[in-house]
Parts: sequence; structure tokens; C-alpha cells
Amino acid sequence: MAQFAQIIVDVPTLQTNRPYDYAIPLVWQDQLQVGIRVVVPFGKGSRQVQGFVVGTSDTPPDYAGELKTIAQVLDLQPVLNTELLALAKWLAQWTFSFQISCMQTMLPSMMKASYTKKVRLTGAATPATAAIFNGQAELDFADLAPETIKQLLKLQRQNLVEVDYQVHDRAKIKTIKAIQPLLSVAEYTAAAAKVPANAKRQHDLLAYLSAHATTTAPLSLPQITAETQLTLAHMHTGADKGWLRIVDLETYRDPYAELATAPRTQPLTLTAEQATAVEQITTAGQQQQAKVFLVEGVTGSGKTEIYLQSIQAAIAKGQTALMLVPEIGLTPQMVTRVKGRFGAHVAVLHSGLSNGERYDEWRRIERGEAQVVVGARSAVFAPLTNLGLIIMDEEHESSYKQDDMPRYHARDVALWRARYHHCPVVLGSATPSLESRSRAQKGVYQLIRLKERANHQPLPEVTVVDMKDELKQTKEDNFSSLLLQELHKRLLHQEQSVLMLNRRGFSSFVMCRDCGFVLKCPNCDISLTLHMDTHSMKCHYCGHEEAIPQVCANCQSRKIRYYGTGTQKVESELKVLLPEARILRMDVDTTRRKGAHAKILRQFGNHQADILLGTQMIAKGLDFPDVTLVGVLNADTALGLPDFRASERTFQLLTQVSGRAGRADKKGEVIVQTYNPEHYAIRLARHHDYEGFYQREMTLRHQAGYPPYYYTILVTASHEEENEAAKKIFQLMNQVKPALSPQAVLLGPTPRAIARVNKRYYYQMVIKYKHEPQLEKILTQIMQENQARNGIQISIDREPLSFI
DNA sequence: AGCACGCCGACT
DNA sequence: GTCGGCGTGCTC
Repeated sequence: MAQFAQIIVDVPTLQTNRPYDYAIPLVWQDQLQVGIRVVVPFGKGSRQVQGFVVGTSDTPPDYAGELKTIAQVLDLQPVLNTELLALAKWLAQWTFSFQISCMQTMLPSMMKASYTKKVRLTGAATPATAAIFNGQAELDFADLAPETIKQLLKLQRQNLVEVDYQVHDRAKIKTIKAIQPLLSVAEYTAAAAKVPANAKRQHDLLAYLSAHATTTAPLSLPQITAETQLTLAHMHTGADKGWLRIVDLETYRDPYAELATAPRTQPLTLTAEQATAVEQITTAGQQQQAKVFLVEGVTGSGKTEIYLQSIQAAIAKGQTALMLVPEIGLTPQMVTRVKGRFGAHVAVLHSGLSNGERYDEWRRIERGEAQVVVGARSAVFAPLTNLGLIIMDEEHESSYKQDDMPRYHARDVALWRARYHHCPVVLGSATPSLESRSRAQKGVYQLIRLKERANHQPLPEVTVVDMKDELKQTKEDNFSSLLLQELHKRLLHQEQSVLMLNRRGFSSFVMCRDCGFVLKCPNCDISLTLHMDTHSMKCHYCGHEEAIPQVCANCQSRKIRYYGTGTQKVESELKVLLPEARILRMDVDTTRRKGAHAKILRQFGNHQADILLGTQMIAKGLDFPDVTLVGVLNADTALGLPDFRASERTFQLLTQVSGRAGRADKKGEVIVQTYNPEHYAIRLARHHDYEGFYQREMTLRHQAGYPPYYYTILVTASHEEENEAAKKIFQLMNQVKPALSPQAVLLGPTPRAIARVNKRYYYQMVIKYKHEPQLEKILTQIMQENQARNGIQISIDREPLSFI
């Protein structure tokens, strides 16, 4: 019988990044399990904090002080199983973050505690307290001015007021009202005889109860109301008379309810290539091998069908499957496809769900009611047991890496879980990341190349237009004559077009034509972006917003002009050039509202528009049969960025967007406008030549010493004072350098490209290495020693996706 | 994170 | 003298 528990507390600092010992209250001694959430007193004031039980024991721990006792138990069943607890521990070490942060990212956000700090009077009010409390019994610290807090702390020392911490579990199970008939048919008939004839509703109720008297399961009230117009009020009457009992029935918020009952789709006939792929994957599953497959296949080569049939095989063995999709690729089309095949066995997790919906999907998985999980990055932590297969579609996508604590890559987590479960992993992409492709080269992963398209359609023709020439002929900077001509043709034939504006490394800003002054963010080292929809200037880093200036702040000139290109500007240009075209715009501004993304896609799918104009987000995962033209307005804006992955990103984007053209029986055409037609990323994308790009890019990465030839770690120090941040990063460099072998390379320290964000200055250094046994230890130690003190913040990012 | 302890300057 | 500034260390 366990009397003591080891608990990880919700205090995200490195000094508390270890289990603390607590006594288990007597009533819980034989029930408290590892993985359960609790509330414990912690620290000097014994404030209440949430914690996770990570161990129990019946021998007193080796702790000299006096043990505190667990205050509350929040769960009846563990919310983290032994696998996920072990994963949290590993992930914290791997990403140099805290175990508690890892545990919290694994769970739906509703299960993270919220805290309130309240003040109350201890006895009779004094003049001083009366002024502050103003008749209220208690006050919330969050609503109080710093001045008032100061006074209250003074009063606390005189024991006139007390401070109280409260933990709130936000996880709420949704219930609906239901009724349970209590009597037999004969008894209901007898009861009806006593009810006055004019009490019509009561007779209706008795008739209903009588008809359902033999039902044992509770009857859902919303359903009864829909059928009979009997409401909760009538049920209360019935309950008072002892006819029925009202119960709360646990239910799920299911955003895809209508899909669960949709007719199932049947597996498609596989091509020889697809069949071999499925065969290899399922064999690895059968043999319980944690083998990693890299499926490299162009758009339309039928990767999704390979995924679905491999999942099918895993389910047939009684196992579960996890399918990861980039956030942006988790379109209603994809969900429909998976739900269509596996119906109610599928749970979906993505950021578009409300917190409640996400919590409910999570509970369905946790209870084993869903065997297939489809979801974005954090779905990699789905509490599936007996996992038989993990799929990661579009494995090169940058959204798989989380950019705040814990800075994990879903691929690393997927590989860890596969090793734990001895199950295969399938990484799929038309343009694999160089990291994965080179591992396949070395035989670490098994490469499966799909060379033909499942529909035997040729890949679309890609035409590259040199905008340098174009600019000499016309004054339009966004549309070449070829693109306009082709758009026109599509309008005549009633076919659809997709236009992509590459926004990476690009923004609209406001500049004074007289003095060249550019309006910048007061908090960050970056120019403000013009937003015509809100008529304001916004900072994309900290969210600062201000009015569009009429007069130059520097020279008072009125000659202020807009520069740069946004989707809004392109849209208005297009309206002038092609007045008859119906245009749908899709970008961060038009898709901010929940469901807006899906709505725009649905409208376009229903032919409510001729042209879909958007940013990167239109490049991925969409499948519209009547799109025969794809135009890329500016292919190369990202190439100018000082980022070693710029070429890779450009190649991936162009390849992906090209795949949007001509997917059904119609031939597709792609027009790419660029100022760098000779650049290899654009040249090779034009020929759909991933392998050629891979060879070329690997040579360059080798010469420059970049991943995948080196591992990289980015260390950043920030402070409100620029020289404090700089001082710290140099100190860290001196600490790291002696531990490194001569083979390792240290880049920097340098100020970050955008050196100031949110009133803080950032300095960074990059460590490039192949094999450094000491490095892990030194970096962990650096994190230990440099807790957020003196306003310095340190962050360590393993394998950052970008150095800028 | 939040709290106590402890050491310094400037105030009733 | 003491109030309160913040640098340092600890929380089972």
C-alpha cells in the first residue's frame, strides 16, 4: 500500500524540474496511481499547485524535512500512461525544457490548471481595509492595481487580510439531461388514470414513458424534446411524481458528427508500386519492427491510399494507428477521406477545434473508442495504446516543429514512440526534407519511391516567366502578359485558376517619398505592415497596432507611399485587369475566424469563384478537379533571405503548388513568375526533378557545412538592455567552447536578424557538430545555471528550422 | 513562479 | 534607528 508519492509540480523552472515527495492521504492510499493529476501545497506559503504523480512507494523517502500531504486528487484514472510519462522525461532532456511543460503539451489545454490569487479579510474591517474592499468579501489579485497590492501586502503582515491560492481544473465533461423511466407499463397506466384529463402534457409524458418503460439506457432529453415537445419542465413534474429520474448523461462534443454516419468508402485498387509499398509497411508491422519508411512520391502518386490501407492492416490486427498531417494540410477533404474509410473509429485533433471539442476527442482516444487518430503536430502525443503504425504526411513541413517550449519536432517524437511500440513509421512527401532523404540514402530509413501517378496523368507543364524581361515591356509588376492571357482563357472556358503570392520575406510597408522614413514598431526592430482591412499598421511580431500615418513622422511631408505587395493589393489590381472574374482571397486576414478556411475552400469547390488568390496556405493538400491553371506571382522572394534552407523551401513550395493543377481528367498548366529563372531551385522545380534537386542541394550543404552534414543547436540570450544580452551570449560562448572538439564549429555570437522583439534584444550563436559527447551535458548545465534571473532569458533550440 | 532571507541606502 | 529596494536560494 503506497503511502508516499513522487510528484512533478507545475512550477516551470529548472530548479523544480524533478519529482518532489508527498504523503498520500489515507483515503487515497490504495487508489492513487502514477499519471494522475493532483493538487499539492508547494513552497513557503504552501500555495496550491497542480502536479502529476510520477511514482509511488511505501517506504518513507530520504528527505530530512517534513513531508507535506497531497491536498486534492483530480483524476480517477491516470491521464498519462507509463509510455507518455517516460516520453515526457526523455523529451524534456532532448529539448532542454521542463518535464511539466512536456506533460502539459501532451494533454488537452483544458487539463492545465488555472490559478487564482484571492485576498480576504481575516476579521472585522478596519478603516484601511474598508477603503480597499469597499464592501466586497474577497478580491482577485488579477484585477488589482500594483498600488493596491502593495497596501494589501502590508495589511497581510499585520494579519488583517489573508491570501489564498486556488487551483481550478478547467476540464469539464459536457453532459446532456436524460431521463430514466422508473415504473412499469401497468403502473404508468394507473398513474394516467389519476391525472386530470386537461393536463395534456402530463398524459403525453406518461404515454411516452409507458412506451419506453422497458428501456434500460437513459433517454436523451434533447431527442425527446425534438420528437414530442416535452421539455425539462415537464420532466421535473414527472420526477416529482416519482415517474422518472433525471440524470446527467456524459456526451462528446463531436465536430464531425455528420461524417461518422456517412457511407464508408472501399479501398481502391492499388498500382503495383503502391501494393509493394503497403506490403513492405505491413510486413514490418507484422514483424514488430520499428522500421522507418520514407515514401517519396509526386502529387497524385497515391500516397494517401497507401496510408489508408496500411492503417487498415494495423487495425485488422487489433492495433491502433496515428496519422500526422501538417496543420494546414488537415483540410476537411482529408478528414472526410479518413473518416470515410474508418468511420467512427477516427478521432481528429487540430487547432481549429474548440478546447472542449479537443478534450472530448482526447477522451475518446484515451478510452480506446477511437483506433485511428488524425491530427496536427501535438496529435503525436495521442494516448493510443497498442500502437501499430505511425504515419507522417508531408514530413518536410515546418509546422511539425514547435517554436516555443518545448521546442520539439513531431518527427523525433514519432520515432521515439515507434521504438517504444516496435511499430513502423511512414514518412511521406513529394519533396522530403534533406535530413530524411539523406538518412534513406544511408540506409537508416528505407526509401520507397513512387515514380508514376496513380491516375497516369502527366505532371503539369511548368512555364517560367522572367519578370526582368517582362518589366521592360509592361508597367505591371505583378502580372506577366502570359499569365494574364492564360487567366483570360480559363475564364472563357469556365475553368478555375489558383494564384499564389509568396509572402515569405515580403511585406507591405509605408515609406516617406521625401526622406525615406519607414514606420517601425516601437517595441520591435521591424517595420510595421500595412493592413487595409483594419486600416491600420500592425507589427507581425508583437501585435502592436497603430493608425496609418498621414504625415511623415520624420520630416512632416505628406508624400507617404505604400510599398510591397500583399494579397489585397493584388486582388484590387486583378479586379481592374479582369473585371469579369470572381475572385476569392485566402490569407491570414480572411481565414482568422474559425471555419473561415474551410468555408473559402467550399465556395471555391462549388465554383462560386473563378480565381483563388492566396498565400502559401493554398499550396497544400487542396484537390480541385477543375483547376487547370496555377500561377505563382513571385517565386523567389524567399531566395533572398539569408537562410540556408531558402532553396529547399522554394523548391518545395513550387513543387507543391504545381501539384494543384490538373488533377482529374483535365491537363494542368503552371506559370511561375520570377526574377531568378536560372536559379537551380526554380529550374529543377520546373522539371519536377526532386532527385536532381536533392543531389545539387546536398553538394552545397556539404560545401557550406550545413545540415544534414552537421547537427545544429541554436542558443539565444535576450534582455531588455542590448549590452546585457550581448555580454551573456559571449559568456555562454566561453563556457561552451572549451567543451567542444576541434571538429565542431561555432557561428557567432551575433545579434539576431530582428534584434529587438517585444522590447527585448536577442543575441544568438549556432553550434554545428557531428559528434560531441560533452555538448548535451554542458547545455543542460547552462540551462540549470542560467535560470530567468536578472532579466536574462536563455533559450536552446535543437535543430532550428531557421537561424534568422 | 513566489516567497523569505539578507544586505544596503534614505527616510518618519 | 526602520522601511523597503532587490539579489540569492529554496520549495518535498
